[in-house]
Amino acid sequence: MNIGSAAKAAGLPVKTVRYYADIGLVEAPDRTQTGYRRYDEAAVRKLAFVRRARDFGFSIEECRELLSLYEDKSRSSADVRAIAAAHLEEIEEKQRQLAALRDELAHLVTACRGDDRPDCPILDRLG
Amino acid sequence: MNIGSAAKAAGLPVKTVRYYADIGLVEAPDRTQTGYRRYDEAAVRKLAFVRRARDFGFSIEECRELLSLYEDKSRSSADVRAIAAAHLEEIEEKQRQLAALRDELAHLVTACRGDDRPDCPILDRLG
DNA sequence: CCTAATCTTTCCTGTAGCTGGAGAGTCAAG
DNA sequence: CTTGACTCTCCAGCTACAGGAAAGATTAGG
Repeated sequence: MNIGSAAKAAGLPVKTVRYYADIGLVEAPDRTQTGYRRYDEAAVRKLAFVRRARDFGFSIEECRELLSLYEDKSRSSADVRAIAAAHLEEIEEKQRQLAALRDELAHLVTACRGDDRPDCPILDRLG
Repeated sequence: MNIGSAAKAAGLPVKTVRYYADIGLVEAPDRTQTGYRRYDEAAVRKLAFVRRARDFGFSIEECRELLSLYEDKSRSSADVRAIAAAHLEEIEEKQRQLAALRDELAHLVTACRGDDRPDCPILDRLG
């Protein structure tokens, strides 16, 4: 399997697959005589795993940890849960901040008449 | 006023103030004979304006627009409102995505026993 | 007046996670 | 044999700065 097919199978851009190899996240098993990266089923599974983890907002480093746990058959589910729970905390913190932000901004947008005149509570608040 | 005092007055790191000058967002009025940037009251007000707009999550480019409206006494509040409303939309979209993400992840964390055994719904879902 | 500490300057590098492009080589089909 | 699709490496750029080096400027203390 060349990189193009592997990328398509994993649902990732070719560039990204190459990037993951560069940073040592998911490396292709070997190369052809002419230097083409070959990917096997196992590598494609890892790529897809990473893609889904990234969709969940896990960082590359978190993906690296999850991947090693994914590979390690003697892992404990507690390790995985700890990573996921920490990540969940981050998400919830970001949610709180975003909510506060939204409320204040929404308030300003509502207060602004949005007409031809220069009076604007939004700018007043910022200035 | 040297850059240090201006930065402190505006509540920004010196590095950031210099960066804003580099990208032409808020430039210092002039330089001393020895090359020190001088900041006056007006420049400091602009810096503080940008800081607050950044706190609201406006991008640098949005800040640039807001700043020119802030400076423009013949502006219409509709222009400002349009930028803010667009930004509000972005924030709300991000909120929706984050909420969906959180729910799914929270579900997985709840489903995971988190014990010594390798069975883990989180990895099952990702793999 | 000298010195040490603090401030400021420019320039270069790095961050996260890729994305785009140039230029060159490879492969499969017709 | 040619054409088009694929792949390679390397380099640059994106956001919004932060860190640090080396050198000059300024200020306070003695």
